[in-house]
Amino acid sequence: MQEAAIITLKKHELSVTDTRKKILQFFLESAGALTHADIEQQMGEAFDRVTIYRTLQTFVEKGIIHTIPSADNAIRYALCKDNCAAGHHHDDHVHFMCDDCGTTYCLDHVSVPKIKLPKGFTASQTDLVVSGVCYKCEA
Amino acid sequence: MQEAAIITLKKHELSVTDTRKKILQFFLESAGALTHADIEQQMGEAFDRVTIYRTLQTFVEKGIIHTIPSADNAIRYALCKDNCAAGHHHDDHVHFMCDDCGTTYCLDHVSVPKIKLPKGFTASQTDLVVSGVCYKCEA
DNA sequence: TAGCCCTTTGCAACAAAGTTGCAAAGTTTT
DNA sequence: AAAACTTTGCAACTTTGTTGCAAAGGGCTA
Repeated sequence: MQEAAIITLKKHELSVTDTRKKILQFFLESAGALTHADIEQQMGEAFDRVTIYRTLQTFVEKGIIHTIPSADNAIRYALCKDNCAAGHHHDDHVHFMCDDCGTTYCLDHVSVPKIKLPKGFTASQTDLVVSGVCYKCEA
Repeated sequence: MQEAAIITLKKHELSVTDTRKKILQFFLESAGALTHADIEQQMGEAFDRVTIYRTLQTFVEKGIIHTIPSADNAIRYALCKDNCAAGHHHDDHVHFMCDDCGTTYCLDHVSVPKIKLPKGFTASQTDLVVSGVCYKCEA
């Protein structure tokens, strides 16, 4: 059976390379979101830093992963659901960051409420990040 | 009449220095949120980069400004309302980032809805950032 | 307002994060 | 299997953020 990573890459019209397979695989195996640093550490010396930057960029462009905003200056990436096409992200779910263990979850079943904006403002995207304690760290 | 900046600094138990006055003044005059880079550019050669970092850090700790999460790796800072005490931020309002002009607004009158989380998750803070087109850039 | 004490600033040096151009290696297509 | 194209790794560089320390500045008291 073909690996899931390969299928995903082909579906998004990307050539299948070692770097892309490994990085995508890492996302598939991780519960939460990953930062560039997470990936760099995990991969060890396997890949060049630059390659990781470029791979993540490509994945975002092609709609394989999406970014999660945060206030700590570390961009987090997480796998998109299937309805994300290239250039058109539809990640209208809530994200949760655990203050304790640092894991970032995509709460796929918690959707973002519609926000009523003041006159003149038009929304194109809404990002909602909740932080607190996750089910694993709960005392 | 005393400048507003000086009053604010004193209220937050900070000694009044030139750097702090100028940076706070810049916040008071700006409609939206500012990044470190904005301030560095605006201030020109006037202050050392390090001083700006430290001043922003101090302001956040003392509850004068708060950070706004974003996905583009540039922390934004905005003035807190009066009910933010040192170490206790109460910025439960929505933020809006204009895709066009880049301005970040604090929508003080739009409050963040309560989110129902899955079992085991406990929220301590909720950040909601809407992006789109602001009233100034509306065609 | 002079002098003491404590805080803040600027400098220098460093560490980390991100970018760019280009030649070599790898993929895809025919 | 070779041509055409894409991706990777390297090197060099820019930007962003951090730390320690001596000098300068602010606040308080007499």
